[in-house]
Amino acid sequence: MNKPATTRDPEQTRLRIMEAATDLFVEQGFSSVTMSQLASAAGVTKSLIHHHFGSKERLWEAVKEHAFEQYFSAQMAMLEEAGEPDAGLLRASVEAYFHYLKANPKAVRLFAWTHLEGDTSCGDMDAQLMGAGAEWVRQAQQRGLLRADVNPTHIVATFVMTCTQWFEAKCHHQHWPGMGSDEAFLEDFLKIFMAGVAPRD
Amino acid sequence: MNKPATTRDPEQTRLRIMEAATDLFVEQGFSSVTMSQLASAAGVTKSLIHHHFGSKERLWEAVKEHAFEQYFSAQMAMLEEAGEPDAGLLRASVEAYFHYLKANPKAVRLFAWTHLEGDTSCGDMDAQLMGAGAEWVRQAQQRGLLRADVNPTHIVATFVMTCTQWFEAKCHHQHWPGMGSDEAFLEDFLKIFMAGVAPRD
DNA sequence: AAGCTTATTGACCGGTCGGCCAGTTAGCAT
DNA sequence: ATGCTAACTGGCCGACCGGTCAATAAGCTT
Repeated sequence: MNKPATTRDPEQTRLRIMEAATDLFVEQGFSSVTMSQLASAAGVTKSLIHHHFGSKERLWEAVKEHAFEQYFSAQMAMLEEAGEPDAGLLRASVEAYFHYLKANPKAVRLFAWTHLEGDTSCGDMDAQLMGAGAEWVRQAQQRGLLRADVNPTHIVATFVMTCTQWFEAKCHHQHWPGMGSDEAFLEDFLKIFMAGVAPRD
Repeated sequence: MNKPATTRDPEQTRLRIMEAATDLFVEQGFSSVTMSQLASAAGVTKSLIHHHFGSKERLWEAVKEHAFEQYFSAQMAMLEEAGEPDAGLLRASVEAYFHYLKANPKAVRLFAWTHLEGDTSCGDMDAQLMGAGAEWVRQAQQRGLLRADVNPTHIVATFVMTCTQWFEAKCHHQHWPGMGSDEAFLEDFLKIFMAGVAPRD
């Protein structure tokens, strides 16, 4: 049943290349990474990368696709386990999203690169996630748990974008005077956000 | 007094190179732009770019520095004309910042590139701006115009990051289902944000 | 008019880029 | 054992990279 200790293992090789490529692309972006870098980081020859992926561009696409799938399934799982709409659960969702990003800095940087590229290949998956999130908020609005005079999509977008930018621009604002830790910021943001989406008196 | 119509004008040349470089770097990032591209876009030879800027890296730094100075002085002017703390003025500041970013998409993309680079060269200017903004909020808190149980820096950061991400990731979320226009989003964000930072009952 | 400075050019450089290809070798089916 | 397929290698390629340099020419000073 268990794989024999063969000297060749194409799947394992593909995986090693993907992993090395993910690290390099996430760190430096697509164009400044070279095939030689990729090859030596993965411990294989350039030719072998071409054999498995065809070209540098297609390797980059494979890396992005894989990362998006990971992100998508993780978020979908979080959405499904969130259960019935409830004001407390919105808070929990924001916290969960924030901590997911904190635990997955590679995903954050990958998103940032794709934003700049104008890549829209993950559009379908993202639209699906956002649609589900907005629907969840809409139900909470109908039950009077959240204010109903704002677009549900905008509610989700607000917290998603704030969390995303917090980690994407970390290097930029981490030295701002008075800026707190991740947890301190999250706590303050939640105070503002939860009070902001609470039903109007 | 007026400049003669000379065939040579080094300052004008420098400017043309800077403008072409800004457009290309903003669009494609540093590493995927080539000197040949820059030269033909600016209508000069590669050698002339080296003559005026020394290297590709130093041209990139000049472009960033210039953009940061523009941004910094524009923001400082906005802060100074904001005047005395007031809840209505916070709303106006958010709107002004949002519309500044909307009117300066190049600056937005430049920030995004520098975030990914981990560039912190604009740290001092940014810290100064953020310090002034946070001080402004702190005074409003002391006067009871804003809730005082959140870090003033976090209040400023929240709206700055939301506005920034709205434009940085536009290509990403503009196709999300239910997402409104710039103005519709800004209006909803302001509803949430202003209610969120209002003094507690 | 002469001379100096410097903006500007075009030819050129070594190095490296992504990619290709012929050849080798490991695993597997028969 | 014998082929066959595909993983894998090393060497090579033309293109292009950022950068240099000697030569030219425009504008300024005197």
